[in-house]
Amino acid sequence: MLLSHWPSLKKWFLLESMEYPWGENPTGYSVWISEIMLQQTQVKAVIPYFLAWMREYPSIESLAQASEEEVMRSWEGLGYYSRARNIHKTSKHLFSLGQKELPKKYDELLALPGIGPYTAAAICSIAFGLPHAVLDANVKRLCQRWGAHEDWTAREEKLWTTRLDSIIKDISEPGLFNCALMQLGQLVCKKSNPQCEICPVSINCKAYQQGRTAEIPKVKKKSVKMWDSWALIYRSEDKILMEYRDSGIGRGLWSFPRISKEEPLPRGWRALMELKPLNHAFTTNRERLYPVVLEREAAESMGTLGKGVDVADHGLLAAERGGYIPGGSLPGVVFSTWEWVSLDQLRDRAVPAVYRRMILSLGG
DNA sequence: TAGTCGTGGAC
DNA sequence: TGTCCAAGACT
Repeated sequence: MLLSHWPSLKKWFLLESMEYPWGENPTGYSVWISEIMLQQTQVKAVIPYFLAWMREYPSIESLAQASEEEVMRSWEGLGYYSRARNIHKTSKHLFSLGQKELPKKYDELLALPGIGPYTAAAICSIAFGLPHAVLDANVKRLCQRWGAHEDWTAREEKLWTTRLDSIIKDISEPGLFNCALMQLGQLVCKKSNPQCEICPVSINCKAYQQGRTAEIPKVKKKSVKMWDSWALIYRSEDKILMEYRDSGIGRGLWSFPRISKEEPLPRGWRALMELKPLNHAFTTNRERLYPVVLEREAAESMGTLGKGVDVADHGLLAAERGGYIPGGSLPGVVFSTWEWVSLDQLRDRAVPAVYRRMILSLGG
């Protein structure tokens, strides 16, 4: 049934769609990079990153030969950093096999790190013109309303994967079909206030017919955790103590050490100044960061204060306190590496966006 | 299956 | 200012 709407959908798409930098002359590589960047990220945020990336790493070969640090630095600010690590890992893997292009088969793409069902289908259809349907969040929402499915479970997922794959076999431009369906979901079949009156396929949409587009899909609320932390900016001469985490939030990037704001500031260190508090949001967590610049107390006063905590042992200190999560809500120790780094060196290190803003306000 | 993984924009 | 969220993948 949806197939019969293709001509009007295509007409709408060609008329209304936007031009994006990855839309002109798509190759396997360019579609791959753009699709990974676009995951859970807004188009507007991706455009400058995509353009810079294609200049810096125009091919699989150039990407494979870049260092992990360079790649992470290029990704800095986009978030979900495992995407960048997976892209890099995949490029090195392909390069080691002597392959200069992505494989063209869906199953082979799916086997690569960071490429799931959506991205494999997007690459196949957009770059190679192969009939694989995408089922991203936009298309899912559209299908959910189209079929008036109260719930979207593995059952509906499978039903529509099969259905769309069947439809796309009869379409001569599968990439166009996928892009049109996604954009229809994004621009018209929106989560709230869908524009059914201008929708080219609404006539056969069940939710529309039943007047239930507002209640499908159902929204479920998630509880948000919030807490306050000190971001400790230990300064010694022209260097700052940075922490490199192996796991958890910000893994694989350099950050300032942090402790709960309930905790006292480290002994033996003087709070020189506080910077403007910044919010760090991830998943359903909201951490409010209070940056404070710390300087070593004079040696003579150290004597009266006692030994104090040595910054080199900040990791140990944190471990004693049960990690960095305030209230000890998460058990276990976060494994970290520590290093004194100059502001100059920090320009080449990948740092989470909130910490980069702090570094910039320090003059870095 | 449900939690984890960032960010800046929209409202 | 607070809340929600956008072209998913992985564990």
